[in-house]
Amino acid sequence: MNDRHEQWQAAERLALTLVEGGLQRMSARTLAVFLFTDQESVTAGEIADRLEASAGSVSGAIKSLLTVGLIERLPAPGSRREHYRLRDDAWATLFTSQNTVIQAMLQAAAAGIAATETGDPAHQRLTQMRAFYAFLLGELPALLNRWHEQNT
Amino acid sequence: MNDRHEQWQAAERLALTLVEGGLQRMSARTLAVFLFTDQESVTAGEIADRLEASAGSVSGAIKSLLTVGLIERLPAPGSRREHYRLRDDAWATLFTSQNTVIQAMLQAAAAGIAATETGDPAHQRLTQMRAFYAFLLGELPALLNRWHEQNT
DNA sequence: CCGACTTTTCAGAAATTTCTGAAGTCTCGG
DNA sequence: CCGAGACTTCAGAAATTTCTGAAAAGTCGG
Repeated sequence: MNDRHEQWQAAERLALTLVEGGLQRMSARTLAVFLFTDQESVTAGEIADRLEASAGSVSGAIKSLLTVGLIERLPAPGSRREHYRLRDDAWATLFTSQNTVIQAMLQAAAAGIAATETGDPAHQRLTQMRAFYAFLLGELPALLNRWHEQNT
Repeated sequence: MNDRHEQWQAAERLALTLVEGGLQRMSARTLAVFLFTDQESVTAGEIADRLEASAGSVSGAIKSLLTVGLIERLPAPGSRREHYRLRDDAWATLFTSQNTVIQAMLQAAAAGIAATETGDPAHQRLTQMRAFYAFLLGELPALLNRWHEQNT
């Protein structure tokens, strides 16, 4: 038990869950490597070896993980290769990035409201939709604050 | 302004946003029809006409929307066709269904923790991950309660 | 029960997403 | 500056997802 093989399995399963959560396949697998590695930081080449994937697809995955702020590039410790690691607030960041969708929903509802007449059934439904997403958007900052406090 | 064409555009845009949020394309478009229709309820045939899609794909979309609880089948008002409509608590339901992902993350983290040795860097990272999702899962019921109260 | 109409199912087609491999670019040590 | 190694880009291949169309099944009024 607790051997390398079991860890690899757990990592791949976690990656599949991340895909459920909206990440692209290779980004998810790459993130799983960052979670499960023994080392403080990893290089693109190490990830490619670990996943048996091409350097190209790993490069793309790293780029997107950097963009959403889940990993960070480390000040190079003299090596020629770039080192990356999971950021401390990665999970809160991932959650927040999904809230972009909430904002988009809010705007979509507002657009629908503008396109319908008051009193229209559609108008009413869209108003309810907007109310819900407005509520959510208002609550989430406080939620994340509570997390950061509790996690100090 | 506020004509049919503008509404159709808003509906299709909203559908694209729903796709961002994780729904399948046809399910999203179908849901948009439920939102934007003038009528109290709609039939599968009407949806197919509106979307210019096959009866088959509409049937599949309706099935999945029923499964997640976003729409409901109405007690048939004497007609031969099945009537459906958006459920009142559709948006809260949609949000809740996404929380399934949170639970899956929690379990994936736990599995990883079990597969690594205490003190391992990976063990620590996974523990942080689990803490975050456990926190989220704990907060969400209260969040939805606040919504239901405010929305009474 | 029958017949007309609607819905469901499912195999295959179409479209989209995702990955690879190779060429090009960049960086750093020497 | 040059050469070696590492990273990035991108066109095309591969895999997956999604949609359609036709056949089967179900349902209701008569």
